[in-house]
Amino acid sequence: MAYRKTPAELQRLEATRERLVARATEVVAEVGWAQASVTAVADSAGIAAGSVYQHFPSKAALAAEVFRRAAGREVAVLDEVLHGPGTPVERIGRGIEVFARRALENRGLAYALLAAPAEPAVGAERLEFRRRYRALFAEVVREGMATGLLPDQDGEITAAALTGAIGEVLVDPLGGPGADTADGRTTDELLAELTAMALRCAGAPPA
Amino acid sequence: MAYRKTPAELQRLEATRERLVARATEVVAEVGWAQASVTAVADSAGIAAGSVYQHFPSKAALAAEVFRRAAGREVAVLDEVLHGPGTPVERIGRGIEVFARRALENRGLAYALLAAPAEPAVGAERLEFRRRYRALFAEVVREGMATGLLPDQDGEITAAALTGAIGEVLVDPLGGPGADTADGRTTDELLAELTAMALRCAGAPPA
DNA sequence: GTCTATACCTAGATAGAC
DNA sequence: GTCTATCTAGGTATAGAC
Repeated sequence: MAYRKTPAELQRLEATRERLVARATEVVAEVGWAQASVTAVADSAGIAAGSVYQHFPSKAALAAEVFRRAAGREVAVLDEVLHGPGTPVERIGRGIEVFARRALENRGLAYALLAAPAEPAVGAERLEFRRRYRALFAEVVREGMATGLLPDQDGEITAAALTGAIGEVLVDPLGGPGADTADGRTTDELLAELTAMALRCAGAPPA
Repeated sequence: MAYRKTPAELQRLEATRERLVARATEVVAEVGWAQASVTAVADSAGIAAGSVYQHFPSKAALAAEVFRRAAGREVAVLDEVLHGPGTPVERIGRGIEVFARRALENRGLAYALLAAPAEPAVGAERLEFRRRYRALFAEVVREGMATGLLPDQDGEITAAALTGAIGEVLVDPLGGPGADTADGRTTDELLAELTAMALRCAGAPPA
């Protein structure tokens, strides 16, 4: 009996866990949290339902991990764009566009992260990540006020409005069929309107 | 055997049904959809769990009715304000303020209507009512554009942003304890910032 | 029409063989 | 470590007495 697991063992264990998270993410993106039962997820990952509990203490823990991973990627992307080059106003516009475009490219996952009914553990994570989105936007809004590009305002409120607006605008297209947005509008037109609205919302003068 | 129920019988039956809906609404506002089991709701209404099925064919049907009643009241109030006196810009401001104030006055219910995890039947109703809110705001935004008070824009997008923004701004205060908003801010200050943001969002020139 | 009691189902979690 | 089989809890819905 070895006192500790061999590196190969650890690696295989870790690989299984990673595959489990990855496949669970796909299942959630496809059928939503409610339908993503332990059995369905385990089947998708090619292991037995019981084996899930070798990697996570509960379904809620797995769900929370799935959410954190996926949402974390979006926060990282948004963070990079909002801290990139350009004026605060330009960065806000690009941040909205990148965020929305990514959501439209992976609608199922975006809907799961933004709006889909979920168990309390996931709901708590969602609130936390919405706070992070808000904090990122709020920072840039305040930067814009400091440099005189944006009028005086409550950065937190504006940031909340931006994240809420993105979510609301996207949810309908997200919920709809597969093709383009609800009506005949193209994705690019939708994004253009969305960024224009966001800049108005922050009080940036029209282009 | 009577061929039809007497008026008194009908009235008592209707009264029980109404009480059931009313108490179910309270339960949902207090503990959320997930915890509002048939048993809990029936207990609150003072009837047995099985008797619920004399009034509604399923739990989902009862939940949908609860949602429709409550959300319908909010739509009616918003509709009245948005079609009331004043310029389109003034009406948008008042609409936001009334909507938000009512939500803050009945936080539990507002959270249930706007954001709380819910079964699919309720989720569908929620989407439908969000569309109605949007349609109301969109109409006034277009009116504002027609009268030259608001710049050219996609009314639907702006309306979606307004409803999303309200929801996002309110959810945090709604989720929190009971007192005032998250930080030391008073309700009135929050409402003032919210309406200011909404008017910027629609492109109304600053006061 | 309402109650009590219960059937039944779903889904999370566990036990023990391999 | 993973599987199969099973246990259990919670909750919807139904049956039959009153």
